[in-house]
Amino acid sequence: MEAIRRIKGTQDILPQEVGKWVAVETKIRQTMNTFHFEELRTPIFEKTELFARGIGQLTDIVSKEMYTFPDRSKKLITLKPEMTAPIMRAYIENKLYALSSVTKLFYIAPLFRQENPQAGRLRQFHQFGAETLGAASPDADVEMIALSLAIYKALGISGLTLKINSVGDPACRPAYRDTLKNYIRPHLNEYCSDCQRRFDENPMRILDCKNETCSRLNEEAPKISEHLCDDCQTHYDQVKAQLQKLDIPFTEDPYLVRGLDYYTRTVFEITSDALGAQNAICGGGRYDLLAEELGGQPTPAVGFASGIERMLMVAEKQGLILAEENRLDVYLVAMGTDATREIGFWLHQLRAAGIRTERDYLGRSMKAQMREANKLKTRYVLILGEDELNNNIFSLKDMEQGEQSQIPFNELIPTVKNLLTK
RNA sequence: GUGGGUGUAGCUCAGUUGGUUAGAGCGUCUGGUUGUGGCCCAGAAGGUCGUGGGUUCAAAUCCCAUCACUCACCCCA
Repeated sequence: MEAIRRIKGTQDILPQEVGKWVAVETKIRQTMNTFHFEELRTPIFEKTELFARGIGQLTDIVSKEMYTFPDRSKKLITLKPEMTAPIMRAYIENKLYALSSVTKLFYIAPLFRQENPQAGRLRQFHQFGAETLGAASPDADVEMIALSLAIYKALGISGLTLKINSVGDPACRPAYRDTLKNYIRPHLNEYCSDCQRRFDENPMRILDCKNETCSRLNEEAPKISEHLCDDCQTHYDQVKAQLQKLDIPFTEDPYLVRGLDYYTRTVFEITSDALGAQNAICGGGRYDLLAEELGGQPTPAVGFASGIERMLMVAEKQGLILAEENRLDVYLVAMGTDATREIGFWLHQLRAAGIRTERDYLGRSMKAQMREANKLKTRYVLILGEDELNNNIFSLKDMEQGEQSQIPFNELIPTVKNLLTK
């Protein structure tokens, strides 16, 4: 019989790594809380239409990467490939705008995209992120950047690069797009085939093409930052001024263009050189047009998303210890059938007292039980044999010191508890 | 979708120009005298050599196909 394997691009998070995940999730929640963001959990799947409308039909995510299938009633549903659209949907559907004029939400969630896996890219992956809905202020943009950086700092991750740009808004982007196309058009046949395709679909993407020829041609290309309307320019200037005030280093990247249709004005990305080709651990920006797109009232919004697997890769590379090893407090060693009959009772008492305790279930020799206790890095071993049974005592061995003492049955729990608090 | 790389024990890997019962280290298990872990010593278990064909007296080794994993492109976290 052939063993069934997991689906390509998915991962089992094994017991020895779960501690890391829990520690990271805890740190994220703590920092989010400090910044006064509240957690929102949405379903794992949504109507396909939500993403088609929210993210944009022409994006790669929607056109070729979504896990979409009909349910039993033939309605198309999609495993969520990103969180911004579901958050916005929940905000509108639950009328969260009625609770307060600014809504600050965060999430930690598994997401799904049917791409070919590679380093730092999975089909089921995890992101945490935050969204501020209802605030148009550039300070809200800066808060997002500060928040994501605070989380990395709390985890001890360093060596990150923050890149920012502005992609304009409906007042200035269409004109810029034409200017850009006019510049490119005479050279279009010199660009790579991907760029020639992008020319009609999404010309701004041509700017961040990694192809050498293309990037050389792009050097002379008009930059959006030089073609912003007054409002966008002011917004962008204020973001930069505030970042400087907060002493957050950044580099302006005129070629930074986020892939999703809904972005307006500020976009940013945080990268690490500890990663492979997929070097972004965080991406975000402003999306003032999404709420209307999803049938809500116009609502200015800004957010970011960060890949947890990629973040863990960076942490790993930097040798960070995110979670302490969970050691066993007590291992109960029993010798002989009489003692073996009794230790179930003591196991129960110790655990009821909150002491992390294990025993042997295989009827193994004392030596084997001691080896097991050692392997589990147990702090104390309690030995119950014939002698102990006859005298109503346990022999207690300190596995670090190697010293052994005796404890009467009726003093066992308080004595062990006392030892463990030291 | 496209391209490169890799598939031998639970893990990391050896395996010569094709040539006996396919090896090592680590890990696991059991011992090293009556009831004691870590170091050391001894032993054991564990392999359809990814899978299916082909060439050959003989294939882990050569050829073809296929699958899986992996890295990269596109794109993104």
